[in-house]
Amino acid sequence: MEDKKKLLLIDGNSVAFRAFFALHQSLERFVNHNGLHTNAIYGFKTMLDNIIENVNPTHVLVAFDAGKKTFRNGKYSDYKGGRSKTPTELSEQFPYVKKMLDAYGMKHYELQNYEADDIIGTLAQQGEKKGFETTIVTGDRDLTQLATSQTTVAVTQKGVTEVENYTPDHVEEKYGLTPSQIVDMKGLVGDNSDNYPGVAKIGEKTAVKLLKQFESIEGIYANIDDIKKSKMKEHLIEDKEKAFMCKDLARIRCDIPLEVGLDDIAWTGIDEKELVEFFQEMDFKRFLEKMKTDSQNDTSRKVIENVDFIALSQKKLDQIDLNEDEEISFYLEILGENYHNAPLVGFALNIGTKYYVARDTKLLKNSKLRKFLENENCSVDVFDGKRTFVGLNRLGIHLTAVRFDLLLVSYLLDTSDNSNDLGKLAQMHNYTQVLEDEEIYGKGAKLKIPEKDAEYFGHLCNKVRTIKELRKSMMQKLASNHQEELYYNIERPLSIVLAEMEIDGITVDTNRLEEMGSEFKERISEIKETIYQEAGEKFNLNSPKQLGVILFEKMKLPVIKKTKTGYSTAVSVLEKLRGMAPIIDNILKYRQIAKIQSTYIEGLLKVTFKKDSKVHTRYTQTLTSTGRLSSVDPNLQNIPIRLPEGKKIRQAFIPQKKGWQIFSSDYSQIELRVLAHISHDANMQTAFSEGQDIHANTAMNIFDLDSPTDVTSNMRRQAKAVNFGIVYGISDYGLAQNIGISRKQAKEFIEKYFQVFPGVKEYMERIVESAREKGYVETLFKRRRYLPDIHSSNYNVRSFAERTAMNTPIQGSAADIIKVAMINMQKMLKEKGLKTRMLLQVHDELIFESPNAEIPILEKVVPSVMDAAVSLDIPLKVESSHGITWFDAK
DNA sequence: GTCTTCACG
DNA sequence: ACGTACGTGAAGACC
Repeated sequence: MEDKKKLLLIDGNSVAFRAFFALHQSLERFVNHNGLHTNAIYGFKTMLDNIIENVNPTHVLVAFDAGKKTFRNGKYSDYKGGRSKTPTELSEQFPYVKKMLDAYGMKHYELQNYEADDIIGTLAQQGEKKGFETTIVTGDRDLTQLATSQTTVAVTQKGVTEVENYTPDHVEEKYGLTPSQIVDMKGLVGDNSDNYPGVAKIGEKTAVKLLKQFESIEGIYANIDDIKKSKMKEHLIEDKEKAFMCKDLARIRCDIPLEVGLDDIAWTGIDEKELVEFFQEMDFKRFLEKMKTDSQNDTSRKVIENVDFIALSQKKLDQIDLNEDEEISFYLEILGENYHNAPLVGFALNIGTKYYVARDTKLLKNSKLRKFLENENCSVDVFDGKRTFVGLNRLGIHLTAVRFDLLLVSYLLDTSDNSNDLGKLAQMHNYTQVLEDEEIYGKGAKLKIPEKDAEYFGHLCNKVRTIKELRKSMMQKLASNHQEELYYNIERPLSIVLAEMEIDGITVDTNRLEEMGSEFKERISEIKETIYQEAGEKFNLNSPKQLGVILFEKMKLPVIKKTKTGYSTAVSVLEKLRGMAPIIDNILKYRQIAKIQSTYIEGLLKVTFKKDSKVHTRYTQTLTSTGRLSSVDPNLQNIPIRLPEGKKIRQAFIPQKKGWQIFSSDYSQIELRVLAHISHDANMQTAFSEGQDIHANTAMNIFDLDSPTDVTSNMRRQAKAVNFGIVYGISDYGLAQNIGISRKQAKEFIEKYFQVFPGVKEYMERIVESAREKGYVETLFKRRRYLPDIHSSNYNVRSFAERTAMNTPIQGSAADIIKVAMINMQKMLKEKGLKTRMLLQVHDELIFESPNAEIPILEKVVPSVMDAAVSLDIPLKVESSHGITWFDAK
């Protein structure tokens, strides 16, 4: 028996709207890696799956509204007037909804001058004649007028998966009317959301009563004399024209000229490959997993096909013949984040069409393999060159000619894609033939290498294959972004420089740290005792929650600020409470010292390597969205300096040998100089070119002073804050908060600033505009940051993106510049054969250890190399210092 | 794991 | 009317 033909008609706009608002509270959780919101797409997808399962259609069409104006506007110009604009978070999703429908193999259609409703009505009518069983899916109850014995209208409920099915019986039940009377009711009642009025003072109840009696609007007016005198009758007479017009507006057209017919919309089924790609683009991980498990259950297909590989052993290695080849892909597996000490547990490499793999990394020392890694004529493609370099270095192997570094390139293409899992990144670049490490190795305490060779080796080879397969397309993207120079001349060489710095490490005087530790320990217990006495009880001082209770409930101090979870006890709050109770000062002191003790003394001791008494930080090169580095295990970029107690920690950072010193050079005001350069502000450039004190200069300008001698220290402090604010993408609120002035005053400062530095103002406007146009901002060296939020309808979200647009080119260009300086510096040290080692980078500062004899050389060379890193409209300025510890290099 | 706080540029 | 300075990492509490 032939199956019944089933037609599914979907009101695309209305379902997308419903889906969007149903998932509106989780809007920000549904964002893909490109910043696209995906909640409506997600909801739409859920609805589709649901309806496919329930209806099992043979023919499908999704209808969309074509534009704002339709023939209805010709009849009534205010039709759908006054509607608020569709949020951009939704409108940006429509093209992707359509893309998804393509992957589902479903036709979608829109027609100028008509609404989706009319397309649906017309096709439903055609289906009726041809004996289709039709389902219409919509969020709009108006479509219930189309219900017949053959056509059901499924109206989405709260969410999008639950629907209410309107058959003629159900319409009757719900409204007391037949489907065809729905338009009469709308004519009488009007429609707020479509903005047409109906008859004054007639609501649903009255309308139903009238229609029960007179059938239709025509019937009502034909028998208007039978209605007894009443206000209602007056309104009916008064609004007669409106009633007919509104009915006409409400009536869905079932005979419009369509370019598609039922034959064109036969459903051919889902294109799985296309859908997988689409879900990857959307980051719909769960759907992908579901598809994967579904297809695994369906044994006919597997998502990942493993390659054939040769498992290496010493013996095997002796037997096989490896030809010299000019390019290989290589992956070294290190089990754990910290590649300085985590176990080296395996490797895989691809040469030509062959894959080799082993658990024993010592095999790499064999000259047959070693020659690939250490030969400068053999290019090696890797994932995370720095990690690989350090790992190989532990085997005594010197990785020489990295060509493609997947991790690094991926980061440059989009600095917000900052995962460091190969599987995850591969997915983002639409390559699916490799799993995430977590799926193979597990995580946390359960982290371990699979015992089965097939599984483990397969995974390692898949990684190598991924590197091999993704190289071309990613390098092409890099080229089309004009980022090749950034990659070849900056990031790739930098990764090696960083590796060398990490491997060198910096020596820690653990005795000094322990000494300070016991001093601080005593002070901490003294202060603790005092606080407990002042509070009248013991409590956990480290708990903001418990402290809050003591301060704001027991001691009844005024609440300045609240956090999500309770009272804020942050420094800014405590400072306002100062003087109200002696306990406050003690708490502040306690906090200060406890921080030093736990983070910098105990924390640092924990990560100091016993064998060399050094800390080997890891610089994260692919994390920050601006291009800066970050430093972990330990973080050496936030060692205390501002307060004297904390600064002492720096006494524990010492050179590796007696007779050596710590040497430090930093860029002075590099971010403001970068701003002066990219904004071309004449006033600001002059200040720098003439070597003026920039903060004092700003003070003179915004306070209208004639002479530098008129600048008080307070004015300079405030001007400095304004300068910082400018760099951050200023707001009056933020500035006011920072220097404790009124918002109004802050606003005046900013206005005055822009008046005297008009170039800066223009830059700020220009960069935001450009971010809106292009969707991203760039640094001097074409590092790119995408800012999709710049189009957000949410003020806060949008404002944040705007500030980011202003800040990123400044912060990021400064980061570019010091990176260039580091590469040149390392090169210089090697060329000159100096013993000096470059050890640390702290954003605008480079720190070296150096034999005493080389200090005079560094004093000349380092500033000149840093100066020359880039040529700006204005000079850069570098200041240097040195001493026997980091503390003394001031 | 998330939140709060605080260290740095 | 809204409600925020830009970029990070680590520790401890709490769930």
